[in-house]
Amino acid sequence: PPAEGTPDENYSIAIPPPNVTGALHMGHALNGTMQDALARMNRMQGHNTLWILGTDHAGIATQAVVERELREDGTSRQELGRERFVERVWEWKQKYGSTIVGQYKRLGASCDYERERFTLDGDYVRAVYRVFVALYDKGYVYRDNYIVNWDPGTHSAISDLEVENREVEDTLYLVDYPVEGSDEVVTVATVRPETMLADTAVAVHPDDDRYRHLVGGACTLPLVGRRLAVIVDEHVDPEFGTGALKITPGHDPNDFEIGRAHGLEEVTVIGEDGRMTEAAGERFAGLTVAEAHDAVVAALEEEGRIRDRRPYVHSVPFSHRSGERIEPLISLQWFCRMDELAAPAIEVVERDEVRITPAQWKRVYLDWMRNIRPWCISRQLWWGHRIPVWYCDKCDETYVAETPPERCGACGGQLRQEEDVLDTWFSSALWPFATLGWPDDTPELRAFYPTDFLTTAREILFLWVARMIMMGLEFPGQIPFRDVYVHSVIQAPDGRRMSKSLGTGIDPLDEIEAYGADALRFGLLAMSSSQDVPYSKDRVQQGLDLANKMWNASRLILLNVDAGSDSAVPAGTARSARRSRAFVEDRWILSRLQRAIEAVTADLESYDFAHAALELYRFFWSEMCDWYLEIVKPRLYDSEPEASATLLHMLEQVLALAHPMLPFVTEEIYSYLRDVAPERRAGMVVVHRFPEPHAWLVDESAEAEVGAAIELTRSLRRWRELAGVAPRTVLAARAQDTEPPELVGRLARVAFDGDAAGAESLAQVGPVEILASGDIDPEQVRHRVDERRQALCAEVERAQRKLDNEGFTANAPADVVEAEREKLAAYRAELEDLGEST
RNA sequence: GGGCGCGUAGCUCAGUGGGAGAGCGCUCCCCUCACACGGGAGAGGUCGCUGGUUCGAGCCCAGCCGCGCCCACCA
Repeated sequence: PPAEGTPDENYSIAIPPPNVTGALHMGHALNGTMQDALARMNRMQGHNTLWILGTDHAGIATQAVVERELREDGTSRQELGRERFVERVWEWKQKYGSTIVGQYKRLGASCDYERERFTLDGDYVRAVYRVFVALYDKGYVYRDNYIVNWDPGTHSAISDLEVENREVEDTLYLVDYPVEGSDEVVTVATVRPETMLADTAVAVHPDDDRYRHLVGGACTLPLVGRRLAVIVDEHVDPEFGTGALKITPGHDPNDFEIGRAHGLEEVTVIGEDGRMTEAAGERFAGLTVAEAHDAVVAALEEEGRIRDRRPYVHSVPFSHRSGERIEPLISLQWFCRMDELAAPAIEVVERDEVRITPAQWKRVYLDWMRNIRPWCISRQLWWGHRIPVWYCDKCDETYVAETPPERCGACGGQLRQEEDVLDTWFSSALWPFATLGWPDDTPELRAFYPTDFLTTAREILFLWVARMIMMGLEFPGQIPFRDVYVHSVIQAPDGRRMSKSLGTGIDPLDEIEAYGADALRFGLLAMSSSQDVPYSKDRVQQGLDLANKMWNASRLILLNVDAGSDSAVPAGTARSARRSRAFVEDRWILSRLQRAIEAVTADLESYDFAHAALELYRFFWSEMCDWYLEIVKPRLYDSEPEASATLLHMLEQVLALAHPMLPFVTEEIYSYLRDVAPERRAGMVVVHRFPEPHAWLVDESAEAEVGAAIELTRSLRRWRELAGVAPRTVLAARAQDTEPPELVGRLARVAFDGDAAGAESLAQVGPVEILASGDIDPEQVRHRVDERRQALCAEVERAQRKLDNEGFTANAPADVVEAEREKLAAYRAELEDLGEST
């Protein structure tokens, strides 16, 4: 699309960039379908529409894939060295990185494929560096020794959000620490005895009388002999264990906080390689954590320090990336302070400038943002945005800049760039504006930022969405999008998570192969909801059925229509069209169409995709096909011009209405429709005007009249079943007062012929009197009618009781009472009718 | 520990105060000239449980039972 107009007039979506390593999964398929439905609708509504496409370099994931390849080749990234490794990843990216883009095409996603973005493109890197430097200059970004979630699997620090807590069965050891200068011991509880080697204090609660006499004194750390001060701290829970807490600032996040508060020494006994360090002492240095665990227990056992051991279930952090148990370590990392960035991002959501749907996620977002903590943004990886910080070889000088000077300004020394790269989410946070050319003031940015819509899985609400809002406000200075829609998670059919490792995944491409892209799209929209839903092949089948039905209905219309009448009769949307239409069924279906257009549009605009899909299905199948097409057939076969004109108009409107959800079949059918009258229908549906409901085509009296005919037809069919009359048998009947429409006779297979004047009357169905004829068993009819009469009596009694209740008549709204009276009257009328037949 | 959500027909789900709906499945009938990926007619729910509010509750309130998710530093 041209970069013209304003963001208010235009419509834009930035796709949640899939990982370059990724293949399309159900989440993408659902997410992509929703975005595409909105993009297509808005495009058809005449908005200049941009759907930005691109991929994410996905630091850890991509590095892992290439490292696996290297391992298969018998080498490693270390052997290759950084530069060649990064080259190798780029090669991999060029070769496989766009797989998923092709898969989006198969889904029918109408993205801007001409402008595919990548988070490591030159311009994008420039944006990332600009942001990092700016945040550093503001003092938000800093480097510090701090306890981080160390992932031994990826050999990198990871952020709090990439940690997943799991319930684990462990052993809780109660260990005696001798009190200095007495025979007493203090017993502490731990599930990780190996970390005791790094203990630097013992803490108790300030109000705990049991330990009051020890406060200010010290214990001796078994195996090590270090002197541990006994301190008080509010964080200690006197109820847990013995009420005495060993403090290990180097290997426990809580203890770290306590340690910093009390100025305790920070001892590190576990290294980044997951092995015990020199500081663990000769006996343990070099052991793995697991080995050290056993060795420490054995040693304590030997000294008689273990008082007790108990089975203990607790939650333990694991890496979301590698699946390995997180090792909390003190490490020199880059952090970003979030409080200042969060404040305006809280406000825009509070004020609904960024709307979050469904609404309950607004509070979840706000709660998290109000308690936001510093973000560890450095990663010990090679694939990613290498942090734009340079250190001097010779002096302490540090340069934080988009481009560094040649040499150190202070001493002329060589500069060496920071080894770490940025958390992938740091760059993703800039996605909605970096893809539009920021930091330059580009036409694209002016035309399409802020974007309109973002759909996301709730698991990345904090990881990504919140950060985009913060960065959008901080840098371009505007919200990144107006609406955030948190979609449901499609689970495996059995309700478990869809996952590769569980073998529960269903590949959307297989489903497209089996059912077609339109069917999958329809199915996903129809099954989506605000809550998680199991994947349902039945819904996808329903989509296939709908596409098939459209195809067949179109065949009926296009093969029988009189093309000339298309232009001879006023189009359906013309104001004159309603008056000029002689047939009530035409006015009826046009009227029903207006309501369907209104409903589908409103559903899509409020992101109620399931209802949009199901309403389209209902209208097209039940009203258009089951009733209108059946009603209009004889006129169609007779080449009656208004039938043709109405059908062509209906088809055109329905195709346009359905197109955002079912792009392929509608485009295909439209190409045939276009051939019927090329002078009136140029182009493709994708750029067709999206249908708008017209008040002047809503015709209540036509709706009432055809509605009554439909009801009568159904009543007659029901009576036929009741009486056990074969479907092909034409019932003899007489219309009592009013002349029923020809169409009721045809649809219900009833012949209103005067010849039957002398025949016995069998039943009264509405205004129609059914007459005896040779094919009907009167005994069976009587029996079934008796049953119906009993049911009606019960209804009459119920309604009567309700209306006799003064509480009801006095307090219920008048129209409700009136409706009840009408119902009662209807039951009585039917009962009376039945009475005549026996 | 806190928060959010869910429990409605055999299955998957709609339904936020006036006599329970859809799709699939099931039963019966029909290959009627667009479609058997079809058409017609049906059966099938004490709306998790217990109280409460109301003339009236699937819907509002309280409590309970069961399930799921998110957040959280009790070793």
